[in-house]
Amino acid sequence: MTKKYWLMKTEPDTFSIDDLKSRPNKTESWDGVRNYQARNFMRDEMKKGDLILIYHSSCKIPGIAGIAEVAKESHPDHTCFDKTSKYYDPKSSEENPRWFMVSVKFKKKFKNFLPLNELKEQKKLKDMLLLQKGSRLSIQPVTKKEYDFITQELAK
DNA sequence: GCCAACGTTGGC
DNA sequence: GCCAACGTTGGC
Repeated sequence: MTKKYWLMKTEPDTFSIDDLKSRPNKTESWDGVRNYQARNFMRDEMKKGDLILIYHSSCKIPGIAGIAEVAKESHPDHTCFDKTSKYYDPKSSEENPRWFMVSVKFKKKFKNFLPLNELKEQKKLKDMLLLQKGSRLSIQPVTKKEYDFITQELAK
């Protein structure tokens, strides 16, 4: 089974890579995703051990902060059943959940954070989904080439 | 806070 | 199935 590579966005004011690191077992359920494409990646394609770039969005300096891995494969996102949750979805039920999530485990925080504006300068990353105009998808596939370049040449 | 780009909803 | 209206994302 070949390992796949992903990028997951998070707003550091809400949940940062440091928050992930300080969780019990350094693991967190990636709940609250309410986009079908992103859901399908989690439900159908993300496998245990796949590697994830953790991206900080909607903050002063957006960019890639470090690495996590898939710790638990697809299971229903319970927040869609919870009427008190802001992620509650009336069209979901326990019998027929609409939303799924994976759990991710902290692996590494880069010593040097990789800001978006520096990623944009990299010719080798010009095709990266993250850097395409209008790209808003919160969970994206990353190629092995991109992943290796980012983790081995840009980050330490 | 602005706004472009994208996704979803719902009337027809 | 089309598409206008609306809501959200996310960089700047």
